Amino acid sequence: MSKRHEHRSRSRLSDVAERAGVSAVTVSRAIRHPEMVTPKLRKRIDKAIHELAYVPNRAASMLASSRTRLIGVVVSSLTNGVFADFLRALHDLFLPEGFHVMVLDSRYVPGEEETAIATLLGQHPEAMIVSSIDQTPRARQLLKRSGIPVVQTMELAKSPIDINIGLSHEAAGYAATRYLIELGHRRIGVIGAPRDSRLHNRIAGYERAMREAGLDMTGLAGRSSNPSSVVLGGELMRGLVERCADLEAVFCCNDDLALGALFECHRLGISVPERISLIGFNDLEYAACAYPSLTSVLTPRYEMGRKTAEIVLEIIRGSGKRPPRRRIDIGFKIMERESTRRRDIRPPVRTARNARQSEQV
Amino acid sequence: MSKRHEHRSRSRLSDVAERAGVSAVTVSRAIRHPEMVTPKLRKRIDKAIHELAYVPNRAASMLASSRTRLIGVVVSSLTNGVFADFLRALHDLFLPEGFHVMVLDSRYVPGEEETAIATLLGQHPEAMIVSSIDQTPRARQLLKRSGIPVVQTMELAKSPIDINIGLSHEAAGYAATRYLIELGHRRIGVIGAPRDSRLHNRIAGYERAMREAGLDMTGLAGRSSNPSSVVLGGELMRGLVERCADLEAVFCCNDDLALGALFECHRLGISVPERISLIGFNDLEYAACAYPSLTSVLTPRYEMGRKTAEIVLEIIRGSGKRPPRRRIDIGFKIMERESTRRRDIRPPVRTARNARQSEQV
DNA sequence: TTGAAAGCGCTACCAC
DNA sequence: GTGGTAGCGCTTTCAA
Repeated sequence: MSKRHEHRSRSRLSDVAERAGVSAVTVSRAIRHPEMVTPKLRKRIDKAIHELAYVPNRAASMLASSRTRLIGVVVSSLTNGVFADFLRALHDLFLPEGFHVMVLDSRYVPGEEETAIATLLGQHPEAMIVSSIDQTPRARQLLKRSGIPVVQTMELAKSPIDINIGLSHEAAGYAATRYLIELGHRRIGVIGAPRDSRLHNRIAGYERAMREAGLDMTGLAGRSSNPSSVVLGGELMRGLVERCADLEAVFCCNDDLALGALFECHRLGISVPERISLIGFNDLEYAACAYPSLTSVLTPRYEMGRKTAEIVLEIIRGSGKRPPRRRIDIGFKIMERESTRRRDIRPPVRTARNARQSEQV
Repeated sequence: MSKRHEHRSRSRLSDVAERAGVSAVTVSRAIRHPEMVTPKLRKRIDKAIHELAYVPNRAASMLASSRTRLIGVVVSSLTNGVFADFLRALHDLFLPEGFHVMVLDSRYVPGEEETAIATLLGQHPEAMIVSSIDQTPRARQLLKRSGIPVVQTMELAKSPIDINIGLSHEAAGYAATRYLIELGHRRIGVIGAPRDSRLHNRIAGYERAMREAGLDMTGLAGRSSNPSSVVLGGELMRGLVERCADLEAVFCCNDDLALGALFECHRLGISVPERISLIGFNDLEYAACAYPSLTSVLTPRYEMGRKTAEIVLEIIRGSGKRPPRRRIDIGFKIMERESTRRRDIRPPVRTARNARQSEQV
């Protein structure tokens, strides 16, 4: 026995081998390639493994095979439901293939993302997945030098580091706003907590749609540098309503904000959608069953995670060959529900200003 | 050079040693215990490390030292906000100490939890944290045999595997129900999706409170084997209202269900709390700003994660010594808000049955 | 189909 | 303070 670990409790491959009356290599094979071992032996080995509660030592197999079977993942937030779906997809796809997913979060801070990337890279993952596109220069360099597949997800990048799977948040923000405009709304506000480029881009999309439609935006933006939350949605909504008496619709940059805004409207006695239309973003679970149900922009997060994992697995299995398309737009979809309504259906409570603006179209 | 890795690109400890003109052991020490090496040598070694872009091979050091600096964590769900707070605390406490947190989820399935535990143990974590107490016998065995600190969290166990930090969900369910009873309610329903012992225990607490108060429970339980969700909360609430015309209050076994129930009440035109009082569980972020704001049972999840990490770090640093108390009750707290109200304040719309029951007290 | 031997890159132990 | 040596537990190679 070893000099160092006199009281080792954990059983090794050789312990299993001894108990099953075979050699260690055979046990190793029985675990990794069961089809290469006689059913009879396999059975004996399985029994021994079970009896000894044997768990392979990954450190040893990593060292021997120089395969870590680790996937590094950095998300912006662990608390946000958006990333939960994405992570679930990654787990669903990677675990059955024998890969481990190591997740770190950046809390929406680029510096923390850089640290997380460096930390993860130190574990020598076989691929890195980051849920953003705006890495620091050093983080980009680290990822590029690593030589492993790198996937930037959630949004579309102009110059991807390697692979990029996401959607255009600018286009989605634009579409959400266009949707409100086509419903006949003119006084359209936006509330958001722009902590990352995704939020910035959604707001940029809103602004483009408003500009193109020749609509005035002054006083219609409710922003905060605090993290998005339901509470914040309520606060920003209240601010907007107070500043802008003739508000007709609001693009909420995510569903948490939308939920808060909806509650605040209830509280203030503002009926949705009769007086104000509300559209959210991400289409989280509660959007569909809120009262009124929340119109929202569906972002296919599980799908994005699935696609990401599929591409990574393909590259790893294909010994590094990259797929033809390095940039994949996964799209989005507006889910129309009760919280938005055509303006002409609602009771005509028009201010002079509303009337004037309506004539612009 | 090795026969197997002819094209090795990563430099090793011995490469650095050669370049710095020292032995490999000295390089190893210079990295781990810089104070044990002469400044002069240290400088030369640092230079060599930098020039070779040397990154230690964790697999090798794990194997050699049997120190992985890994913490294995199994939560019931990655999507549930409850575990997000808990995980955040773990990351907050462990990362600065140089530990990595590996998280897997069980989706509330004991079999998947067992798999997750086995998988995690294969990484040789220095501690395991599981967010439940009802492990399968095999999982318990694996954990016990592992010889590392094991913390079962979220709920209190009768016979903990090792350390246990949590709260009594039975007591919390009892307290929530007592709270409603003391508010003067008699026809109190419960909705829940009992997928784990926590939910079972909350319902058991409800039942004990009802029994003790001599209240009838027939037709007042809305259960489902589907996973908890906002949608499900709405469905169960509707079922309850349809079955029980004189419903006065509902204990929702978690806030997602409570949110769904609240929306459903809005939808059905049932005013909360005027006609029905609603109490949730967990006190998630949105509870405080819902309309009406949701009374809920606060479970200190971040605190629980913090305490867990502190104890684990203490044990690891103290070379395995366990703290005096192996079972820590972290408690809970009822957050009184607008969704619950005294029965005698509401307009007297009493059925014969209500009147009769009121006299029981 | 199975097994023996030789490392993977690092650290613990002990000598100097 | 520094270095030699012997593994850590597994997989790869090659022979049987």
